[in-house]
Amino acid sequence: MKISTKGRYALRMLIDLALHQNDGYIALKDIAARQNISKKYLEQIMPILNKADILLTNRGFQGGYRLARTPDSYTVGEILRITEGSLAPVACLDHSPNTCPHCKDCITLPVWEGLNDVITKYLDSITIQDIIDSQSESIGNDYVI
Amino acid sequence: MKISTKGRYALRMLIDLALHQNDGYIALKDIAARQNISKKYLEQIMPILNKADILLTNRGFQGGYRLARTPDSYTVGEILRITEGSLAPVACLDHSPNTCPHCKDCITLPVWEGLNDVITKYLDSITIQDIIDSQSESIGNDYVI
DNA sequence: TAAAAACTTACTAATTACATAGGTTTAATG
DNA sequence: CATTAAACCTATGTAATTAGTAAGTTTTTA
Repeated sequence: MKISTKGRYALRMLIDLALHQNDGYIALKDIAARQNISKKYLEQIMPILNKADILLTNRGFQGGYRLARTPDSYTVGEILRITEGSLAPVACLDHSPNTCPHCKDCITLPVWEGLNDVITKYLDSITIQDIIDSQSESIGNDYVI
Repeated sequence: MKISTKGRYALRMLIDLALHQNDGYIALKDIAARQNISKKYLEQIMPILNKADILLTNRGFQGGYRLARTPDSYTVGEILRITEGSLAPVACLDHSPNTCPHCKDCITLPVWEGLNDVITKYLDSITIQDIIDSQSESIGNDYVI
């Protein structure tokens, strides 16, 4: 029941882009340095987000990425679903409708459906902007303006 | 973000024991046959539950397992934590207090703490008895008495 | 003492996680 | 127009995890 580095790093990259919205296109090199993550690894993750059409990108010299929308329109749930593929706690809930031949008689299915619901509802209720706002409440951090 | 077969099978075994509470000690052979799971695999999972002192067991001829408590005192959360080890969505929440050197400055930590909370609250609110009760509401299943 | 059960340990095959490495394409700039 | 620096793409590698299988040991009852 763990979120992988792919999803966690994706979230951190988008937060980083949100915090540097006014700096034009941001190169992965800079994000990697600030977040202390291998640039080569981020090069693999960022295209997943980019192919989902949630970013603007420029290639070539002085290229980089920026958010296509405002930070309050990206939910954590959306970002994690793009990178993790599915947040469902059991495989038979990965796709809807449920195609498991036993789903009609499965005694535990309602438990997993309920769990899927609370996870989805929670993660879809938090935006990138929420995360940034909650951070600025605390004192003495690197991101405070 | 998946529950493994270990946790799912553990839950099904305990439900099976609850449904056969009045039949004395239940052999793994019977549970395996009813649940259509390899007995050899269940032999690996059941001792995990047994070592957590939530079962009664008899070895030898005519041996088997039964619940040590009433079905309404086992929560899904308890069972999954025993078998899965931890339900936390990120490793730094596996143990409390958080020992990550960056946890004070981690901008995403509150997101994972909140997710951990909703998962824990939900799974700890459902008991084996709840699952059995919800099942008996439906019609035409194998478990109806 | 034979049978049947739990218990233990070792092994294995497949998949996933977490990267690293190297090369290609694209575009701005001197 | 060549250089540079960026995104982009694909292959490789290693370690851990998952989901079992297998073989044997111990325990208890009939």
